[in-house]
Amino acid sequence: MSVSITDVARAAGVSASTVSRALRGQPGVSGEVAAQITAVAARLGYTASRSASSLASGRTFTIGVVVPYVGRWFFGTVLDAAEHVFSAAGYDVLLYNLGSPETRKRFFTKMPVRKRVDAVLSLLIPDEEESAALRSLGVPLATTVGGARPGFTVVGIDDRAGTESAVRHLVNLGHRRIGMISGSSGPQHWTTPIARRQAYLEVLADAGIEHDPALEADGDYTVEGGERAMTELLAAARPPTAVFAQSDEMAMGALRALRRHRLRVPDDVSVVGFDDHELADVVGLTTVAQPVAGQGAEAARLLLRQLDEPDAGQPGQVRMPIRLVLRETTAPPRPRGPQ
Amino acid sequence: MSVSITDVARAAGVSASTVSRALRGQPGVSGEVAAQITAVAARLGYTASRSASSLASGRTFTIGVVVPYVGRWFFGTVLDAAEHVFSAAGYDVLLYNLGSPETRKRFFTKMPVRKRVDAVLSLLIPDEEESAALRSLGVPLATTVGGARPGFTVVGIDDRAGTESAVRHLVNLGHRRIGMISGSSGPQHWTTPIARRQAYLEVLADAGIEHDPALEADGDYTVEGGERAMTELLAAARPPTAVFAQSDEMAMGALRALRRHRLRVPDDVSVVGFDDHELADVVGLTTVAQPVAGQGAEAARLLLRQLDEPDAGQPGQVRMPIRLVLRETTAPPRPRGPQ
DNA sequence: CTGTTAGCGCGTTCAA
DNA sequence: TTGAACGCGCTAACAG
Repeated sequence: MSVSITDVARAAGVSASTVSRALRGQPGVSGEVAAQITAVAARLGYTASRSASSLASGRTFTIGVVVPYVGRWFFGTVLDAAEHVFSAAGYDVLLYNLGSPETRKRFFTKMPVRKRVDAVLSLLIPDEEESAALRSLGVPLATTVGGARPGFTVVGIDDRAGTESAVRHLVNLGHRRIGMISGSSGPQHWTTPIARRQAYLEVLADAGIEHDPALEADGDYTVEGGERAMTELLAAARPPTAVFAQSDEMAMGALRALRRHRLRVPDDVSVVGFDDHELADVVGLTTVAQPVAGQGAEAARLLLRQLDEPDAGQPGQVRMPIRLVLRETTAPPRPRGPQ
Repeated sequence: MSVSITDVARAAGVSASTVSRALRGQPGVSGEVAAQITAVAARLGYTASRSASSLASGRTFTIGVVVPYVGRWFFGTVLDAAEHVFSAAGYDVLLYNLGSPETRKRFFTKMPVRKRVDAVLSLLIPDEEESAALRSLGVPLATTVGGARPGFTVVGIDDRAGTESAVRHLVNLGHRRIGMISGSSGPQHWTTPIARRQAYLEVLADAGIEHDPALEADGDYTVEGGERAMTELLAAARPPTAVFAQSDEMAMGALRALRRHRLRVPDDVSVVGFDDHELADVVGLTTVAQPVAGQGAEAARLLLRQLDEPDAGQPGQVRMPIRLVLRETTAPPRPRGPQ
């Protein structure tokens, strides 16, 4: 088998407990002995068994990260940043990718993270039952999506403000028929699409524009969905001259649909996205930028802090800044003849 | 504390070993007793401690996945698919995101996966020393990038064939000045860019086209790098009429550079990418499609098989199919006057 | 088919 | 400053 703590102890001529203390930098070991032990451990290629040490200490030095789709840019980027923070602090990351309802259900019923992690970062919005399941783990919890949730540290953005800046921009350009491609809120329990829709309606009302339900379509947060949604909107009796998409991926799908319909952007239709996807710049997409990696890193840091100071009181809530990035997909509506 | 196996045993009126056997579906427990135990365990919300069970059994039911950048589409997609296969089989995934040289070095010196995983899937190409470190873990190993490597199961594509189909396509359209934007092979030990370059040179030679070093530039596998590289190529004395980019992300960067130079695609310059990125279709990019998720899933399956049949002999090697996808970024070169 | 016994490899007392 | 003894929660080998 592989080298254990007693092997190191024997080779160094000390007891296992001394090795344990020395390697973890605990006080109570003379510098000389500690150095000697460190050297021997390195020579033997010794690593403490996480299973054994967590069984003995109760700590796992592992963080569970729950993600709906690792493959999607937004989540991949959040995860990337969070992982860096965790690993720099000596924590490992256990990844749970819960795209389908089945995997999600399996996760929340079997709870494979139980007794396996010191904290959980959730990039999906748990419903009430799922939240309760997570809280029952008895470890610090955080999320980077959605609104406040009891027991969770939340790092997010101001969805209303972001949406307002986008839709106002279109209004200010002179648009009156402004469509919206929303992300579905269905099985994922997003509050995000709801908040953004509300803000959209408010800006329209503020501008004295009557809301037309025919100008709303569901894009399912995907490129294909965005394309479908845009196609729907174009089929309306009076199609929009501008569209706000609740994510850049849907906006890109919309761009594709517009191209297929031989409509020019922004001459015929303006498009605004949300996120500032890494490829938004490539397609020249005007969008609401949010610090995606920043949110992952911040959530990770807050989680680590809770781990360090267990009695720090209630989990906090952080709002990161957003900002409208003007590119080439928005312009004033084309002047038309009367009516 | 939380509920342990002895709590369940007591509540069910049996011994701990019987509980252990029953819950793992082992033979040697009467159906009646097993059902009773399962019910009690569910009622108490019992989950076996992975630390304790792996300490006792030697198995961790965890797979280590090593990735250079989770945030990048290619790796995120591979990881997504692999994770689904692993979790469906009851394995957890430990994620190691080794983007920077420091994190990479830390990983390979401290080897935090030691004694923590039953197998490792590496999405980065380890150099010889790193390979040896991984082999020293004594667990099945697989990778989805690069060429054959002793001790590793390799799932990949035929880079030469893919590149050939792309460059031949440009040649057949009538292009003679064909540039290439390559991925750097520097610190990541890629063999991929080398294989693709070789194929590029061969197709040119086959077509009787003299190779011009001024038509090659390094795009670092990123959008920004691709943009820089394209800008370089455009500055050549005789710029290319077509460009093959070794990844879609670099191709998209090239498209951006071309747009900034007010050159039209494909009228002025043709562009071919590699990967079939999810957004390649949005920008109409002609590219070499490879089954990205497919490779992740296949590698995961092969790894699980090795876990089931430890004496299955040498690790295998799988080549997945590639295919050229024609879209809107390629066309014959614009006819020019003499010279 | 079931219970008893003995570790798995550590961290953590307590005494020395 | 160090070592011996014990237990973390579970699985495996052996009895019955």
